[in-house]
Amino acid sequence: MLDIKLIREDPEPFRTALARRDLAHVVDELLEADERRRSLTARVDDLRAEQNRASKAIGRADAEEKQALITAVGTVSADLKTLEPELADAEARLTALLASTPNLPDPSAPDGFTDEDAVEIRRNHDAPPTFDFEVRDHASLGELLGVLDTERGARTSGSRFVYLLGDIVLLQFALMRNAMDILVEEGFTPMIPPVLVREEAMYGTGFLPTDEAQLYRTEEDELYLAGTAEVPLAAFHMGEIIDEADLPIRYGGYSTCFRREAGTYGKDMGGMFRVHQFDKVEMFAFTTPESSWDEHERLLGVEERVMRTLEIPYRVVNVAAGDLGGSAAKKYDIEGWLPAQGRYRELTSCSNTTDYQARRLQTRVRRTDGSLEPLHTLNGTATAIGRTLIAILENHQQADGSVIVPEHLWRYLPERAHVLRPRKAA
RNA sequence: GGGAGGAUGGCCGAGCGGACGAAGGCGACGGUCUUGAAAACCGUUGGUCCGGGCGACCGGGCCCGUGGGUUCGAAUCCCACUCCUCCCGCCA
Repeated sequence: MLDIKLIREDPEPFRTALARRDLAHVVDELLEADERRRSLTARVDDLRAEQNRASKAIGRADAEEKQALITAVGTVSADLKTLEPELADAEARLTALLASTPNLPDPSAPDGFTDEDAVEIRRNHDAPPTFDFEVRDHASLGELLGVLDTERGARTSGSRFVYLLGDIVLLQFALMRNAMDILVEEGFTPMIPPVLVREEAMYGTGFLPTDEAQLYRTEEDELYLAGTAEVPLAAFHMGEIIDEADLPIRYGGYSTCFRREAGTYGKDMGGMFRVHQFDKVEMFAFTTPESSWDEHERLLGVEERVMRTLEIPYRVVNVAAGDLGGSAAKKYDIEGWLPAQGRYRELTSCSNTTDYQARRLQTRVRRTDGSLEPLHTLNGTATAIGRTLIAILENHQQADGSVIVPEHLWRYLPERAHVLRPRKAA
């Protein structure tokens, strides 16, 4: 949620910033709705003030004066009855407009509207690794190793659902534990949040009203299935006031994530690159406004630390302004090299949502001088299980189809599972 | 599934038609005392919207879960809804 007062005072920066999302025109719509609300507010407030003065006088008046005074205030009450609905309507319109307006992209987010426009920041390797045999993609590796069953997943639940079975399940737990251990070391409080959430939590994090089509909803109880732990982690402090001295607050949340993936028909079919359900360890941070940009770099650093333990070649990209999610002012993606696809694909992402979510969630910081303001929130992926498994399978595959699990994870695995081996000879 | 309570400021909690933005307590902040701290005592301490001023501020509106209603006037009365807690039943 943007601050309408700031827009009113100086709309130009908002126009410029929203133009990068191709939404410069909403600034004028917002100003118009705000103007209507303010002029109605002024009229209604004056009438109410008059009514209040009259009521006080009536309370003090003698019995015989009373009736005359009550009659006199009648026109004021009547005017209010017609104007109040108009004001309510004007307020609702402004609120709806604000709710569907995304955050301002930060100047350091590059121009552009698609993932092609993202700007590479760095890589952790010189060149993508080469193989002296023909690489298999993760789906055929999964089948060969007997650890991935998409056919039965489809039979049980439909396309984009998978069964994981055998040692890859232990590998998943190892990945989760690895991510969580690193987060605890970095000062995050581990959390297992609810994954079914109320509408307010979805609204507060900015997924509603705009991303409704991507959300699963339960029919009977009007709860939404969270597409990321970001939602319940952000909502943890919904409506709260947090002392400046308690910031930053950092949570590491483990949850299953549910995504409808509407409109992606035909994209990334097969395997488990894009599935409706996957597990993830997510970072979430609450900070003061002035320290969120440092925190953003810090979260990215934690993501890279996790990535290094997995020995996956990756690059960091700065996502284009027009390609950002609605809440984000800036987003870094870590893209892992997938040898079978011959390109980098998103494994994690890390956003600074500045005060956008905090204003919606009404999570504020009490400054040391006693003042209140929305704080800043950030989120980032520590490990998204499905895609990380893919990157491990593809990057650590051997000529015979076996996969050597990164050594750092061995501590979490029985020796047998340090190497995943084909069930039959390749 | 059945039943009973409840929702008030940063927190706890009183108030059940005009004197209530709201007692009291806790917390926080400032002060007295003290070598320092604690204790004690004194004082200060809500949010939000609109307008005015460069500004410490000033004027007004709204806010006692949400929405409606009654009334000249509602935290208080009426209706609907939401949420929370407890008890019984069932169940992991």
